[in-house]
Amino acid sequence: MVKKIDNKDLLKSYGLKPTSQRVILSKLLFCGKDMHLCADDLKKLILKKGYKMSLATIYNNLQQFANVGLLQRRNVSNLKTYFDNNTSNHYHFYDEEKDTLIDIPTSSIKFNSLPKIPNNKKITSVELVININKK
Amino acid sequence: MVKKIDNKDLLKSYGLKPTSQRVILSKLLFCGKDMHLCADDLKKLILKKGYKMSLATIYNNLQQFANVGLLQRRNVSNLKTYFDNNTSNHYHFYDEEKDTLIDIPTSSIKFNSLPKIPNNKKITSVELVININKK
DNA sequence: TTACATGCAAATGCTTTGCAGTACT
DNA sequence: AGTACTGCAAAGCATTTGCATGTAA
Repeated sequence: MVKKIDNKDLLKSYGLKPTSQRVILSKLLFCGKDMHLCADDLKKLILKKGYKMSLATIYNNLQQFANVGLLQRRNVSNLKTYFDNNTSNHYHFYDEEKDTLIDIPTSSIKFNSLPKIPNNKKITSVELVININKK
Repeated sequence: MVKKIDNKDLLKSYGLKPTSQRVILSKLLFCGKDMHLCADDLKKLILKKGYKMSLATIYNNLQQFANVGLLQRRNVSNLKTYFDNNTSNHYHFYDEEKDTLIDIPTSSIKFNSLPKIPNNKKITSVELVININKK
């Protein structure tokens, strides 16, 4: 049960009340693997692991996890939002055929110049998506 | 009526039948100004100019214009699709407050390395969005 | 004339919301 | 007890689709 306690502490440290649903979500999301999941993928994963949870609860909690910085929202196709459990700055291939995101190693993209930011604005995030499809 | 003939020819040259609705759309879209419009923005512009058109027709034609390369789809927030009448390779600021796109001059961003593309895949487009908000 | 485009309304898919019931503190 | 969370169903919003009608070549 060490894992469960860890997840409770994680949630608390981000200011989120560790409800049983949130503990289940964080067990699945913060297992060490990099994942890009939309709400529906997560619903399927939850069922596969033998849990059950309302889709509304999944949505609400994904949004809250993103708001506190545990997850990063990724907008690729405009069809749905993916949530990325790797919140550090990195970029993605979007496989249009499979409708999936693939991490691009940070080291393999470098900007050698950056534009001026408009006045009184700050950068909230930088999204670089390379859309790919079959040859 | 020179303008109207030009737009008809433009549409024909892209393999699109120049219906009256498509001629109206191309008059508004290919007027020389850079624009990032969603379907609803365009609907409002159409009404403002004294025309009328079904929203479904607007959507259908925007998709077709994008399919033949007259417009480029831009997915920024996951809320809606923007259509860009500048189809050359360039990048954007997304102003989260105003929900608008701002062009970034091509010259002000340079990659000095690019990642390997996965096997049997080709790049269809590269989207770089710098999300900005008030300080 | 024949294939394709339009317009409307209905359907779709993702996401949010309202609200009654439930669970921590 | 009070505040916040859950679950369900309903609502919301952007977009697509089905189908009868209309139009360009």
